[in-house]
Amino acid sequence: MNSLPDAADNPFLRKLEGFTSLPDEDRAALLKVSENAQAVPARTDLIQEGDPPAGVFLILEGFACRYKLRANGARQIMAYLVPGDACDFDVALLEAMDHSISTLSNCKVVRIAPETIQDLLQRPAVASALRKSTLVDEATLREWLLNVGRRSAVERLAHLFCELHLRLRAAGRADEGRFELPFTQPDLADTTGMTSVHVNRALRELRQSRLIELQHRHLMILDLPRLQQLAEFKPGYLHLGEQAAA
Amino acid sequence: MNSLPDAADNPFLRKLEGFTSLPDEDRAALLKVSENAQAVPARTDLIQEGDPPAGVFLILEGFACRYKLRANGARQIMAYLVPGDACDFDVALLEAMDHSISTLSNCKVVRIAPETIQDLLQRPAVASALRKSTLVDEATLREWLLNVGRRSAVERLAHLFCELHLRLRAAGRADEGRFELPFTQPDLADTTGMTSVHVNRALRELRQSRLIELQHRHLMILDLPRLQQLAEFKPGYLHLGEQAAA
DNA sequence: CGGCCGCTTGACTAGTCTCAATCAGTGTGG
DNA sequence: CCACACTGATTGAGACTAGTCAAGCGGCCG
Repeated sequence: MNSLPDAADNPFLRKLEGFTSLPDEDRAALLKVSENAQAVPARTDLIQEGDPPAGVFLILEGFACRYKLRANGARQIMAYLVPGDACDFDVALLEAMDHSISTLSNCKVVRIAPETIQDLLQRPAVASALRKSTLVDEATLREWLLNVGRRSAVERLAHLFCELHLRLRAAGRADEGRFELPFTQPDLADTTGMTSVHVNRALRELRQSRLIELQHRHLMILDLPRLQQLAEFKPGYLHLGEQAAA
Repeated sequence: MNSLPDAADNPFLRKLEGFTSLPDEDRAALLKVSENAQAVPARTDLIQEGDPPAGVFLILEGFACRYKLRANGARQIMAYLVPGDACDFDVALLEAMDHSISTLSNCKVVRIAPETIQDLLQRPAVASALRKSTLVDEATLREWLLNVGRRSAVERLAHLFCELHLRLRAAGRADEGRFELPFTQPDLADTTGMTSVHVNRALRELRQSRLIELQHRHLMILDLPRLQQLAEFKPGYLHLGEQAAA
């Protein structure tokens, strides 16, 4: 399918090609970007609220998140960054980060330098795909707000798992409804606006309903149709196009 | 300050100039866009989830919102559009809307045609301001998620009012802590992930604490410092720069 | 080996929702 | 112009979801 080596394994390229077909030279440029990957251990801040933006972070392996802390220590996770995801390419327009970004698991991360960002944005196909990606990030944020605001505890987790399933499958990181899920229950709680105790009970309910299995940091969806129905999951907001079928 | 007539009254121009200074011809182009405003009555959908994007909607007067409905009729409002706000200029990249947009009050709305969008995006200063605006929209969405996920009922409303106060002041629609707030309590409930009954009780608490007054569809903030402290409101995410002071 | 963190469960509490009733305001049709 | 209907605001009572506190257990790291 791809004329360049490694292309099939590069989640960033894979993601952008899901939005727009790219000329070979754009593909090459994107692959080149991924060369300087660095290993970052779990639970490490890549950048903190208040810092000036430091280029763009691109996740090649592992899970990261955007989050904010309250003065009382409460944390809200506002987005997951899975392989292929990056922060917005326009962040440099702002003077200070309004949230922090942290790894949740061990990651391979690229920090894209401002010059490289400019180069990529001058490629029309890449720029278009990145703008589309921004729209999807925003749509996902809206869906999370609906999730926390208007769904019950069990529904929230079910919806989150449905979303992760699709996103990770699109990134080539899931098969047959099974994927790595290295989040702790406190992580899930801070994502869904609950306490870890209540996450634990809601997970038990999902397990006992034979909808999922969760062990050894891996999630297995046992009955996807029923899980989607429970969560009222409609994948349109991810704008994955025909990928969403299957 | 402005060399063009009406410029001070045009909230869209005012908003973009808050982000970036614009050459006169860009200002003229933006003012021209605002000429075709249409009156839209309250509670009218401008576009619905599933529809193909129909240009860009720009609000010149009144309040609109983005929202989604669940099958059981529950509604979650994901953003307010106040005078000067528009939907993302890149929406046309997507095939279908993933949410609906509706007026909350009587509005003056412009629907910007695709050709005009292209013209505006080719002006570097305007394009830059619009990208910054998109970043702020996303940051606001994240703050709302924190609000619903990790703040109590009273804190949520207090935070919402602090945000609206700044946004409306930046749009020239608030003075001395007083501004029009034509939302019903069910509207506020669907914004903050509560029921209208509970909104009512939380509002009473804010009133009894002498923090706000809310009557005749107008909100008066009686003690802004205390309200901000209660809400733990930090305006950085709105990226209003020096405007945020005062 | 010790300590910390995460997972799990139970008992109790608190915040929020549901149901219900009343009242006010607004718009409509006769 | 008035009667009626509908929606929103307000309040109370009771139910239920989710949070808090606490304890025991197991795994991982220094």
